[in-house]
Amino acid sequence: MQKVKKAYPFDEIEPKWQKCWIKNRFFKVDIKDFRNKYYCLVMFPYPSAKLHVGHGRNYIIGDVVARYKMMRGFNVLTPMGWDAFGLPAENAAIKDKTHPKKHTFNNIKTMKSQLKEWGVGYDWSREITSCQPDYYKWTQWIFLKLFEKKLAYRKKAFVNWCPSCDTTLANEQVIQGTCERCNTPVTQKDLEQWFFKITDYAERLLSDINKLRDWPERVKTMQKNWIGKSLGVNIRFPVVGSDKVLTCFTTRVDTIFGATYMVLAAEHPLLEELMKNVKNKNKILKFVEKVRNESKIKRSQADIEKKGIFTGRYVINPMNNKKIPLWVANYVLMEYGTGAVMAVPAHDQRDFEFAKKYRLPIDVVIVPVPEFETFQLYTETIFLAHALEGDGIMVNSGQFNGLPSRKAVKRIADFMQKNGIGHRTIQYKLRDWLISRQRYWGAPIPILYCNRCGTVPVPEKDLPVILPTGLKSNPRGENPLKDSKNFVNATCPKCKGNARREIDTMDTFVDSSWYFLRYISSQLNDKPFEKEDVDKWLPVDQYIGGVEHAILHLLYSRFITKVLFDSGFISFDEPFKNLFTQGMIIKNGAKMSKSKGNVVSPDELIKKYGTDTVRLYTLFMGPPEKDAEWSDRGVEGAYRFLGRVWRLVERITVSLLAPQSGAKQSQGGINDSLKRKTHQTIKKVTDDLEKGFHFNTAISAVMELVNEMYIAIEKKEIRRDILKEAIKIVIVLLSPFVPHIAEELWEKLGGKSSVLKQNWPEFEQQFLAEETHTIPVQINGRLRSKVNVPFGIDKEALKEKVLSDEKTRNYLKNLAVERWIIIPNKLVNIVSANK
RNA sequence: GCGAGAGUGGCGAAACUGGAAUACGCUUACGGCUUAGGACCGUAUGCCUUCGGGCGUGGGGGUUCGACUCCCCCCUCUCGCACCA
Repeated sequence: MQKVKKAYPFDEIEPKWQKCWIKNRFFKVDIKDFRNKYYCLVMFPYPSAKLHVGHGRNYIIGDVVARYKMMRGFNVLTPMGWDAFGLPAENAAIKDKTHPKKHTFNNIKTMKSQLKEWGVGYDWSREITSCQPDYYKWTQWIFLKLFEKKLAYRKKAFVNWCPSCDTTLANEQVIQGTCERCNTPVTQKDLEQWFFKITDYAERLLSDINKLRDWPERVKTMQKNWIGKSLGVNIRFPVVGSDKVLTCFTTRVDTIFGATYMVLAAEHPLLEELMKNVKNKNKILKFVEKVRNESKIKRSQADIEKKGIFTGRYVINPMNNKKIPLWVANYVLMEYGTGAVMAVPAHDQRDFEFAKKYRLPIDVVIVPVPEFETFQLYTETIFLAHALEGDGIMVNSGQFNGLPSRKAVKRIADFMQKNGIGHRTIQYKLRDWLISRQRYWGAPIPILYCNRCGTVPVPEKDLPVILPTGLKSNPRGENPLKDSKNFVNATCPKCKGNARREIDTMDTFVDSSWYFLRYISSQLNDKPFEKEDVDKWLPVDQYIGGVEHAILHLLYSRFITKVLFDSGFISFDEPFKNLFTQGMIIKNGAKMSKSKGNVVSPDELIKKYGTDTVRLYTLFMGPPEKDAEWSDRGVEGAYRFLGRVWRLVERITVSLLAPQSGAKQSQGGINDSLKRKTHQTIKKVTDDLEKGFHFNTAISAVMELVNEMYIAIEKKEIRRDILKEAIKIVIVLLSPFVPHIAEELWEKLGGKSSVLKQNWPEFEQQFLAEETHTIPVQINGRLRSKVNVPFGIDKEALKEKVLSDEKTRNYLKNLAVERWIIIPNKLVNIVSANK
């Protein structure tokens, strides 16, 4: 084995300081002391496997923020816990023939020691674990609160089913028709399930996005799109020869006169009734059956061939009383709108394709403005290549002819409202949150089914409904709770008769939708949290985590927060003030994962270079919000820099002891410039941290200062006090990034208490200004020379100086100066032409 | 298709409200120190060059004394959503 000479004894100092921080409880916070509070929260991890450097980025960023804020005098709360329920633990346990609980706690142990190795500081006294009864008791309590407010309800519905995970999924967990976890195509099942009525909050979840000023734009956009608000009109179409009316939603009422047929979704509830006396009934129903059985993934592909069948029935277009045919087709979704669509082939591409295929009429009712004059003549027989989806002028639309289509949207909607044809409405894409899971490793839903009393919530005093930990999941993943008589058989709290316990457990996203509240009062037994404290400490000042939670976790947490706010349990209605989403760490062009075999384990790196090196490189490799490729060379560079800092301190300590002659009073030159650089660096690093998460540039600024110190130290005339100030600043500025080496060097320099206890340095304006400086001289925008002039020199003197510059004069020989552009203290540009 | 973000040396990347493009780091080369070094210290490192200079921030145009930065058009990549009526 090759022997690597250590640049500094990181292996001795790192454990030393980690122990010290714990011993001195640097990260323990007194919750009653909320003055200057700062809640710094990193998304709590799912205890699945050993952490790799990609995970590390998350925690390191959080640690830097926490340490920096502490040095700025904030009372920083930085807690950690475990999102410990869930399918992967159960599946892993099945595979390893162990229990998910054991599996989970083993992982927690490993991960906890890894976090400690990274030197990431947390207030471990607030640790929470979502699979423990003292936590899930309150998850169940939240369920009961929602149940009381009728925001938790059970209904039979077509739900997303993952055949591989053997459970239902929320809409948010279906990614392009496949299961979020295992990529298995999701099927539909008609099941009785528990939902949270998040749709009641759609409008607030949408409009309050405006309150989230410091959230990444893309996360806000993703949430907006997910909520998917559309303004439109529900129009009533009477069915010919029936007393039924079919309502359909449209955002484009202006196209109503172009509606030449109507389409129903295969799942439409009136379909079967309408088919009763139709000739081709059997053929039609067979088609409907086929469409219903097609998997969601297949049906949701935009390029799937549109298929439909005429139902034999007609409806009346209420605006022009035209009789139009009623179809069923595979491209209409039951989940959105009303499951019935008025088809306007001239102005909707999907309808257009469908109409072409089945030779249905295509009536143009809006003509694009540029073509209006000529186009009008052709509208009867026009042969379109595609639908005209844009705005234009109304034609063939009765009394609305000649109006701009935008205006017609309002006029027609008004007309419909007045005449009872339709009414304005709002549609959201957001659906209710399906929260029941047919799996074992989750928080039991606190509900009982009594033959006499029906669905009965477990009384609050009986919480928690304990999840029996002695059960084994059977290999198919079926919920073993159903065979646990002790669990299932219960007494009805109302009538004391026999009752059956709900065996479904809650989606783990319910667990994580409120954990940030529990940290405040993690030990509390009789309440989920202390309102007084929670109101003081929340919203979270800085939330840090992966962008993969942009919709799921962040939307659910916002929802639960709003529900708790409405019930008066808390006094704020948004949980996270600022959100930072870090980029992934890539290796060999792919996201790190065990299956790809490109995982960089921190253990070896820490053994070889120490934690501080791993931290420094992670922060220096690029802007933290961007994905970044891991480079082993880069790690070495970080290690080299820390060695350089270490040796710098050694040299300075030695030189401080040696007698110094003459330099004491030395002014100007290197002393001034090092002093200036020191204060410039304070400014730069502080700005980088205050303005955002610019760790990479903050670190490079400190590197520059260190480089300058190496130059300065070679010079005899460097003053010790200036050198000493500089090195202290280097250490303090570096301490949030590389806390171990910073502590050690701080101590070496005679620091009495921890660097963490130091105040963040302030730069002094007076040292920033230079007496003289070099400014560029451009001729016609091209850099030609530079002149050294006193700072703040007036324009005339500057011109004179520039004109006396030999290089500049050479260039100007054959030119006539036309204009001077002088930006004070920045640049000179001489505009000139040939003589 | 819709939405968001991005395109700068051999590589990761800097550049604040338009004002010296490539800071900092990696890589590479050379020199020093060394028994030796893949350690350390130092110098150089965008491209072309007839050594005057010329060209350079995805491409093309524009505004400006001056554009990585602002405006218009186009190309490429990443991410998210996607038959949402």
